[in-house]
Amino acid sequence: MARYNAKDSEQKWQARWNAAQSFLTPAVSDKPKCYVLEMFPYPSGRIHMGHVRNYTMGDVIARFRRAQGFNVLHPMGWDAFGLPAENAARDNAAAGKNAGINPREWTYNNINAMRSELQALGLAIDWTREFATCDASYYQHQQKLFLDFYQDGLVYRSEADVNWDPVDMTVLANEQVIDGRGWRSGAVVERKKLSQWFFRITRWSEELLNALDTLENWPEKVRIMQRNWIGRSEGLRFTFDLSNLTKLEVFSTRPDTLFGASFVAISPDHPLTEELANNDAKLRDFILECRRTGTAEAEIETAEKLGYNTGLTAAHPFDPNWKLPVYVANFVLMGYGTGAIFGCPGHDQRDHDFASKYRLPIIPVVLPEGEDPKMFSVAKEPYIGPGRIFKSRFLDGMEVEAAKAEIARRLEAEGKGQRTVQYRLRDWLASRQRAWGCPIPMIHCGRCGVVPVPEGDLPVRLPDDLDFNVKGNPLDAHPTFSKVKCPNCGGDARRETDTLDTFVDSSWYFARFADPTATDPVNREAVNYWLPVDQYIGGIEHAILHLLYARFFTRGLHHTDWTTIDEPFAALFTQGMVCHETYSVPDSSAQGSHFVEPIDVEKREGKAFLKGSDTEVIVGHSEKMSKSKKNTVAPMGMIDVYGADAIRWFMLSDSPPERDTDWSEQGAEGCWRFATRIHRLVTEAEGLPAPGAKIGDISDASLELRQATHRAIAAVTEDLAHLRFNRAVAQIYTLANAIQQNATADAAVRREALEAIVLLIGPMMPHLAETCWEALGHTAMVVDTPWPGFIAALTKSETVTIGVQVNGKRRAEITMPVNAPEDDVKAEALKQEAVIRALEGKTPKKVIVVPNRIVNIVA
RNA sequence: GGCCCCGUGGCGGAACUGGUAGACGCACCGGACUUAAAAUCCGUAGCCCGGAAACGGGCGUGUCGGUUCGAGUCCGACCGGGGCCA
Repeated sequence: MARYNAKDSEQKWQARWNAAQSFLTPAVSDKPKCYVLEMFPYPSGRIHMGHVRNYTMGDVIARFRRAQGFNVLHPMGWDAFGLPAENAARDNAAAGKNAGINPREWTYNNINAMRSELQALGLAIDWTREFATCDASYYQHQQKLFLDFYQDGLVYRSEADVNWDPVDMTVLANEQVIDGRGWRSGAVVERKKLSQWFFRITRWSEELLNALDTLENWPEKVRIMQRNWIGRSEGLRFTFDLSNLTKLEVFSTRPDTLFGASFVAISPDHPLTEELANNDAKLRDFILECRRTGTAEAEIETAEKLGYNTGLTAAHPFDPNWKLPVYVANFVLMGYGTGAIFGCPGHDQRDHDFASKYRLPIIPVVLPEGEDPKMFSVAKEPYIGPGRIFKSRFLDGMEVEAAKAEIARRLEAEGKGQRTVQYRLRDWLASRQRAWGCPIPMIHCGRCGVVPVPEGDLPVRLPDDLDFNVKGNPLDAHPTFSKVKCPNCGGDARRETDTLDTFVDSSWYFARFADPTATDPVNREAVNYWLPVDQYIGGIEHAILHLLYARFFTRGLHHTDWTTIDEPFAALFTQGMVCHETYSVPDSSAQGSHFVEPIDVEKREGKAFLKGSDTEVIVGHSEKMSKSKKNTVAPMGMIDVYGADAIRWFMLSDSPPERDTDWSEQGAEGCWRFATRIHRLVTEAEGLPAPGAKIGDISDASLELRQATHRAIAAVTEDLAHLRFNRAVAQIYTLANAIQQNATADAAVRREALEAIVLLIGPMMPHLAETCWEALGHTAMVVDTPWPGFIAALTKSETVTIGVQVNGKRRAEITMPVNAPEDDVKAEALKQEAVIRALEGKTPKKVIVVPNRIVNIVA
């Protein structure tokens, strides 16, 4: 028999599925629906192993659910706007190369290349639904949604602090600022106020937080991350009277520590700061110094605490004679609360740092249980935990929570304060000074102000003839794009040249897949049928932003009457990364070595060398595959060698899917061997009856194989339903071993086992399964064959092996009928030679029998 | 600093609600087939001690303690690794 030829087989079945339109999702169906979606890829040019892992998992679920009789939607598209395309165009322009390579061409070329790579994996995808977010036929609907959201007040324009790169003349995202410099230009980034477009995500802070509790099929980790990100805190706003006769409103989540206050601090961006700075050059310098640190919270937090004493004082709300100094402090954020705080160094880390530095009093006012009020000190460390309030007049003796309530009650009664709920979540700054993104459909008119583009004029198309050899946004430099008449007054006006953050594109693509041909943004009927996504799969790196934005956007769609649901993803699975060893060779460079690719490395005698040379290679830790570490392995090369099925199988084996996995060629080799082994088991089986043969009276060997078969079906079904691919793989290996060890079983039983194993591998190694299914004499394809059922009675055995312990140590094991009477089990256990030896003549005090599991003899 | 997750053979990992730790795979080793190799098949294998062997004994899931007849699993403290937030 010829060895399994993966290449021929994979091409053959891909063509057959294609011809039969096997994965086309019907518009209507009476089957239950199942929407399986993996996060769509950015078209970078080539697929990588991370894609293979992600899309294989989704494919297994899609094929499995399909076989189980679900109407499955499993689409694919492209997250196609974004910087890399623009950078490629810019690099080409700078190199004087082909100015014609624009982002569009670059992107669609990449899409074409990646589509055929994904297709080589044999994914069960309905390709008729494919779209790219840079298709005008997609982004025109996004523009319509933007206008709907604007109408609804979910979109607004406001001034914001941004990271401004003065060389590239563009706004940078926080993660694009490295050590205070633009990642591309290397210029020192400035904080600048610019008018920007925002989504009002904070309208639903509370809903987005509360609904997390309903997302039971999301990883707890992701829900916690979102909860922290939204950052709800309850606190009190109240006012201090200042020595300059004005009032200052502060926000605090710990008003119970008010009698431990030793200073008041305001943000460098606080209006009062600005006012004071008018007559204070030193303060102006201080503000500039503060602005040099970035806008990210983490940066501000880790930066050294700096303060500037304004000379003003604030009167304590409960003691007009108690004056607190007022500082401008770099760690107070204008965007949080009121931009002003009171500092209680005894019970807050930042306040403690600050007070220590500026030698302000540090007074404890919360006493932990069991501490002596006379001895308790917070001079070295603030105390954050629970306790009773002391040294605080009317609060003395209260628990923290009670004291918070009491302070709030008193200040509210005096009209000086108000309880408020505060969120860390900020509105979503969505405008980008970039050319390769969805144009924001707005017009600026000198007379009418901001005017939406009339719906009839959509889409606002990106021009093809952009010049990337300019600084800043090429849309600004374009000769005609921004020149437009005001839809309102007909006068000359300027088109908005900012484009939307690409996170907007991915915030509703899953809804568009329900009917990508819809003339509206979404087809309401289709979207209400298909959504929510039943299983969403992607990387943990999107745990916060993408998933939060998508949740917001879905609420927006509901609010603007496009859907009736609020949560887009009923179940979420976050898969781990694909890692690989790194290889480096010492050299005379500043780093002392350079990375080399796995393909240039060979291993002999337990060491690694550059291929075909005696140059030894240093083998480093396994790390996430990345171009910079040169530890990537190209999937297509591996598919060439081992076939798509073996690579898919490898991605599912061994490591639990949520954990990182290591790529190894030996592992892939093993998977390929297993593929050929299955093929051999099927094609070399002799004397099999025709398909559909009945199983009559059978021998013991046959019973053993039947049981193995039905146990495997039960276990794999259960494991796949819970995305435990690695366990399903192990079950299938076990069945393969059983088939091999019971080659003398009755032919009909062997057929049953072989058919089962072929159907079970169907979702994971679909091409091999088809080849084997055909070899077994079937005319229908596996993709059209229902998932196998199992006979529950055959998954159970008649006898069970029970361990026997003496004083908790295993001494023997006995084989008993299932559910044997306790006395029989006890008697059998006590008869064991090893048990008698271990008892050393002592009489058992107690014998614990756990049915079918264990006997423990206590002596 | 806070919150969360993880720690099991040479390696990836199994072990359902506390009940025979190490399934399954990778690598290694021994054997069969072969002129030979590849491929394939069969087999051993946590560690230590005793024994020629059959076998017997001890130790063992990061460390230390606790709960329990019984702990990889539950509780506490610590050590190490990772993630998120600061």
